[in-house]
Amino acid sequence: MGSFDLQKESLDNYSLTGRVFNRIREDILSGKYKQNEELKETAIGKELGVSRTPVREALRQLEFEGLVNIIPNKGAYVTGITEKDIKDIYVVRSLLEGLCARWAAENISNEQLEELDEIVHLSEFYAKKESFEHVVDLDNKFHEVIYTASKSRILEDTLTDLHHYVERVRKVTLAVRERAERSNTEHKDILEAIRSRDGKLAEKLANKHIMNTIKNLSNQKLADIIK
Amino acid sequence: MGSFDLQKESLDNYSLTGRVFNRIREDILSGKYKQNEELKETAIGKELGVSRTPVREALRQLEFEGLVNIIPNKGAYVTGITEKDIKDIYVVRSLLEGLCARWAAENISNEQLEELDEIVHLSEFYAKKESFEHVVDLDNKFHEVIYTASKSRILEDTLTDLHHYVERVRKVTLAVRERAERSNTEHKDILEAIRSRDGKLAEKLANKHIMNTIKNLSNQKLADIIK
DNA sequence: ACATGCATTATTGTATACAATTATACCATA
DNA sequence: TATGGTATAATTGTATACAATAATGCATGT
Repeated sequence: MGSFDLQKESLDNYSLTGRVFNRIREDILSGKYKQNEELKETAIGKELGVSRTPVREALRQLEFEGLVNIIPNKGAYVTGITEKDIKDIYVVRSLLEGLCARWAAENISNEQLEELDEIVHLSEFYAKKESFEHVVDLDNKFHEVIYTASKSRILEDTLTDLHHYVERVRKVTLAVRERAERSNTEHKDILEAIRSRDGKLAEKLANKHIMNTIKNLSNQKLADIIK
Repeated sequence: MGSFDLQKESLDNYSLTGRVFNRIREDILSGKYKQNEELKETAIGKELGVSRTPVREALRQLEFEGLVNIIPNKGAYVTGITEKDIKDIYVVRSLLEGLCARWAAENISNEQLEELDEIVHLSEFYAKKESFEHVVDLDNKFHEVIYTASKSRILEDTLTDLHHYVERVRKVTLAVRERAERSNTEHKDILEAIRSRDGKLAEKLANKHIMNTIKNLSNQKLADIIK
């Protein structure tokens, strides 16, 4: 317990609950906690050097993120994601990212366009260097900027949720150089459609972009991610 | 927004936190708490006869539902729903209810088809009697059955969230006899498309059905709901 | 009158204590 | 051995105590 004292970790998230939330979330997504594993408040609290209160609050929030399943008076369990769940998420995301790109084309600011430019260029660079953590990070950023640019809180929130949910998957899909580069080309196309304010095209391209991601993923790899 | 409310049951009746959650949620949706109003833990706890703990947990969860905005060390504030939010939700729902109807056409069981039959007939009856609480209730049920019939947990959870979000709106839209009857006709059409396993048609009809609801709503009424 | 600093108060953040519930282990009995 | 029951322990649920932070009010100086 002494080795990982949360109080001394990065101070970017100020409240303990927030830090505990991020930590548990990471541990689920990274696979440290397996599917259906029970998350006990005292154990986690002890490990992180905090009391049960922030752990409880974090678990309640994770339930709403869908990563944890709480059974009253029994416990909190890591929610399983099935292969079908992942495929469904990609179909839903495909529709919504399309809508989002369309709205972004209508509402994006010049600063945001520049931001996207930078992301795309950086991503190209890192993909060539096969520095895939950076690529994943930039992929996240690309989509997040578009979410914001859509100027729709509702759509942004919904998409952010779904996006988080498949973080595990994206780490794997983008860790192949060809896919990383292909993905970046698609990003570029979407960006250009948005820049030229062509909402319909942006929507179509975003639709395809998301579906390509999942198509690219073999069933074998999918199964590996799940279990 | 807290997306996948996997264990709605856990929030319903069993725990104090769940009841407090529902209560505050109701009070926000009913307009008892106004936009940007501060929700103080002690005050609410005193009013409901519970300690701060369940109130805190409920507020944290409401933040994930998007109804409350928590500023660390400051307080919890009611996040208003804007007119634009509502319109956006209907656009998003239109897309997703369409997808849902399509999947339902592929996966629905005979029992569920019968259930929908019953709902539609009952709803016709109550609309004529102008018993609009029943109509709203049956409208909810109709959509929920289709959500379940889609056999997609992801889609069901996402839609359920959005559905909850506009509860206020649906109460008003369906309280006009013509709209209630028209809505029911549309339900019937969707049901028949699903029954005949015509996914494409079901999708198109569901798309239109949702958009009709919002089109039918005057800006004046919308503004009234918000404030 | 206005701004500033300090003490006071209110409110949230975290830890702990106690109650309720559920899981476990052990013994008695057939 | 298998079954059932009861005591015990483990775990969650709720309340409360204490700490940290933010808001308020008042006195003071300019």
